[in-house]
Amino acid sequence: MSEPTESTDPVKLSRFTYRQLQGLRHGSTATPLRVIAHIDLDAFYAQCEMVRLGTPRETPLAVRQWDSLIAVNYAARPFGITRFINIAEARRLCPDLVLQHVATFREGEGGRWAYRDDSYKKINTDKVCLDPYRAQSRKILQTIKEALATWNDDDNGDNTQTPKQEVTVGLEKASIDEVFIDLSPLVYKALLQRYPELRAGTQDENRDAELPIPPTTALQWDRDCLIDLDKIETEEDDPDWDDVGMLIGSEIVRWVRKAVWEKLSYTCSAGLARNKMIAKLGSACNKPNLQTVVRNRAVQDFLGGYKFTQIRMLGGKLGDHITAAFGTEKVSELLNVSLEQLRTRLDEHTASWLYGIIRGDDRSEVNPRTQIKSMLSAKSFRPSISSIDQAEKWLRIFAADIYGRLVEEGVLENRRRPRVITLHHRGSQSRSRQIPIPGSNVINEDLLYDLANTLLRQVVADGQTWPCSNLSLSVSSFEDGVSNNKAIEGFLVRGDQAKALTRSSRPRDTDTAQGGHLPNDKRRKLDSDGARIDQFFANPVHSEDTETGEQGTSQQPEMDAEPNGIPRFTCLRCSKSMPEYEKEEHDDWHFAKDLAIQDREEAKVSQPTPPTKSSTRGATARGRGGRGGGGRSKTEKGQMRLAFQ
DNA sequence: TCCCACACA
DNA sequence: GGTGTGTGGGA
Repeated sequence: MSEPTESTDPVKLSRFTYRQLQGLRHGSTATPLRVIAHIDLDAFYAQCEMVRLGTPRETPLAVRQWDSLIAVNYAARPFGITRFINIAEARRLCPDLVLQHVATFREGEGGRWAYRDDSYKKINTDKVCLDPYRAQSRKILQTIKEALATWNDDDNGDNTQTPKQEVTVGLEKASIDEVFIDLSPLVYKALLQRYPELRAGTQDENRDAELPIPPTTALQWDRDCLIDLDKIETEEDDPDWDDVGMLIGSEIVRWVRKAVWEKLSYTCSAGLARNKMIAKLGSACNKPNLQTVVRNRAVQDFLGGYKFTQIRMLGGKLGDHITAAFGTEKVSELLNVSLEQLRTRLDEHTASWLYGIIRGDDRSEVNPRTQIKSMLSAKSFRPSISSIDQAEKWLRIFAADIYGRLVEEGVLENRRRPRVITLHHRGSQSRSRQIPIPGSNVINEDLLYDLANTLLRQVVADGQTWPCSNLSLSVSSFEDGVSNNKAIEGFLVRGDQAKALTRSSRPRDTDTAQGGHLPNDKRRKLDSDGARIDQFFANPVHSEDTETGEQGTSQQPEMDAEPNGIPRFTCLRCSKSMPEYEKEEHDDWHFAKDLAIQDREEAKVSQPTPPTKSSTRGATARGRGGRGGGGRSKTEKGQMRLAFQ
């Protein structure tokens, strides 16, 4: 499956095939029709404070941390305020600047954080608290999910049976203020609703046939910022399905941004493109509060204008190394370097990854991740501290901080708990120590403190402890609690039956089990449960790839009828029973599923994964071995899907 | 498993 | 720069 070729048919056809269209449906990362969005909150911490304080948007505001700025809103930027100037400089540049210090914990006040007028003076007894921003981040994520679930909701087209958006959308929380969304399944659905001509011709023998050309000759891009087409392209050319898909994606993102603004008063910027790398570059192009579309026909010129050090993963040492090796930072110049030449200075893996990435080829998955994997509480000391006593005071605060966040995460209800606690120490050298958190104990603040203290003694015993310039405590290796495992097992009873079902028709009760009438707080927790169940499904044992192996079990192909007389059909491959009118769509789903698996296999061959640190010569050490250890095998990349109702 | 380096916001 | 997150390698 190489680049789509121009048709020589006298009847004008699309550059794209039915196979590529179907690829949209279940996460093929190879299809050129894929639509990925990157959404980025504008000056996030500053907006949080503006919302909290009710500050008008035109008022310049910056978030302060000790004597530095950590966020500057857009109203303050014309004054020359940046994150790299100090408070005095900021006041000089903009006397009316609202300077809000971050919330802090304070020595002797336990886990209670607060916004305090004097925290900037208390760098020696206060510790920064980012909880308010985490809380806002969660609300925004929830709003985004809800908006995605309701987009196009009342537009059922010809299918009156699906009142809700039962489409699975991959949503990756990339940081506290950024998400990636794989809009492909939603776009697919909308394409079929709006262009009935796409519904035909999905039979197996036709899948490499070209699609018909879209019926429109000019797309209405509304208020989107469009990246200019490559020089060899022209706007006079009729749009193809990739352009139409982007336009639909753009509608969805506008809907999502509108919801975030109307419900929570946050503005965000977004990028839309064929993959994560380009979408991310795109979202930064027009800030604040705008969305940018990078069409496939615009990618080459768009990327050519960048330094490759601005591309994800190339911002650090690897980027520096490449710059030194080839004497340029420009993508446009690196394009002239052949793969063979890249290989002379980079290991095989990195070379082929780089070769693809600067040509816009990024097949990385939108990896549905909402669960926290670790929690860290840290403090830098200026000046350094030099005694156990001082260190212990900070351990108290760290323990209180982390405990509070664990409660949010559900330790009290035994939903999740960390298994490991780690103390990092930076003095003349940098060192860290970790120990297991005993599973027998109930986790509370004192337990965390005692464990931290044990670690501190170990670090001190190692010597060279003082002076210490940085200390941090973290918990990690979260495991699901007993009560939650029950929930999973309960689900799996149904899940086993449902395993091979289309994800667009999951059993009702698994959806409604997450309830719609709970307070926000509870509801969020339950949502995480849903995500975890899906991660369980992502376990190789239950993965798509093994699914097709089940065809041999219990098949009774037949049409039967329900009491109400609507004829029913039972699928040969997965035993699902459904109304007969859903048969075609269901067959189509299996077809798409097979294609997705096939695509993934192809992608594994053709798309190098991102480079790793010391990819010394053919290492690839971990290749196959990981399965045996520790029960929790790593989920296959890209098989996790977050379904939300 | 433990510890470290790296990348990013 | 400070405070968090996440990933992966090597011993």
